[in-house]
Amino acid sequence: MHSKKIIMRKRAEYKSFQSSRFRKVLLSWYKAQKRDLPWRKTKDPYKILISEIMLQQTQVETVIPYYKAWMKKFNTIKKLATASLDEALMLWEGMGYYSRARNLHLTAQEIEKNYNGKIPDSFENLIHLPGIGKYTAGAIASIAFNKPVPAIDANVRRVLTRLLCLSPSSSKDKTFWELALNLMVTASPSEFNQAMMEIGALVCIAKNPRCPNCPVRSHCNAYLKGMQNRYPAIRKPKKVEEIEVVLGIIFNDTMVYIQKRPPQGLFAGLWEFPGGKVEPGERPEKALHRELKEELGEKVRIISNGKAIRHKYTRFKVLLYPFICSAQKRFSPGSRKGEFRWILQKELKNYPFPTANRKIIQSLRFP
DNA sequence: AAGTCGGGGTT
DNA sequence: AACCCAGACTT
Repeated sequence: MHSKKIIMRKRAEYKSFQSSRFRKVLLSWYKAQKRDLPWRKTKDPYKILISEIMLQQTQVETVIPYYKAWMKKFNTIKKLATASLDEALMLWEGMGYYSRARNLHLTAQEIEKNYNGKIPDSFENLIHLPGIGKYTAGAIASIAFNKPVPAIDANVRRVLTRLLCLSPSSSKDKTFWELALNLMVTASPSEFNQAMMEIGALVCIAKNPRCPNCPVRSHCNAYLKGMQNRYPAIRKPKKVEEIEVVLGIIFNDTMVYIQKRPPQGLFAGLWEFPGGKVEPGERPEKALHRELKEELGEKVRIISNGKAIRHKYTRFKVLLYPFICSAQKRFSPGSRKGEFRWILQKELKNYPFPTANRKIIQSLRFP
């Protein structure tokens, strides 16, 4: 087996790497230095599950307030399973990757139905639930149930890559999995997996790792070669395109029009104001009329334009032009598939919006 | 294997 | 401005 060969070769190549000593030092460091995080005060599998979904591609400091607010409202899986998706999305607003909330809601309902409300304790059962992949299944099984399964996240990959000077060609999922499993052996899986992530988050960080403060630096081949900054290899740069977008906040008397986005794709399940991209060379006002005609089949009158908002995403930047508009009647856009509503201005706070829309809601002076 | 899916923090 | 983050899912 290829990855086994790597493990063997690495062990033979680097006599300094003694896994039992490494494990002991790592775990004692973790015990002394670990952060006091809300989800570390409990062994409730439901709370571990929520934290792990929130922590997908999201930093600890960002998650903490969302986690606390979530547990105030949904402190049991039954409460989540019987709530509406909109209620869950409200608590998720601003955290991004909104499909996580949808999948989490589905997972709660599935656990209620098929597992009598008990979170499954095995990797094999967990990984079949929506929104739970290899990392999260391993994290829940190990952290909540102390099952000997690795939890390979970006931290663990980086730590292992530096420890063993893994080349990009040997940086495969299977390699990391077997290396971690081998290193774990006698340790508590819960403690070991969290320790590996913690040292990646606090010491073996992506840029300028804090090697002088690292308790396992004498085991680290990248450090011993002075090459810690060359691991992991640099990724391909992604280009960021810039687009201009218009949107209409359409009033009829005191009521404002909002619509729901599809259950999949960008901002899945969130509410929004209608609008769309400005074409090259097009005036924003013209773009708004064109988009509303295409999307709603309606003509509106522009009352005023709000302050333009700049917003950055991972793959693109947007310049958002909001327009306050008025409609002759409370139209029902027959051409649209999704849900829509006419609501009072003060009700806007009860619907989950993308962050850029929320910024506009807060910055506008309504008529 | 490569794209899609957010937003905030760091450097 | 570029990079990063307790990844999952689709194509």
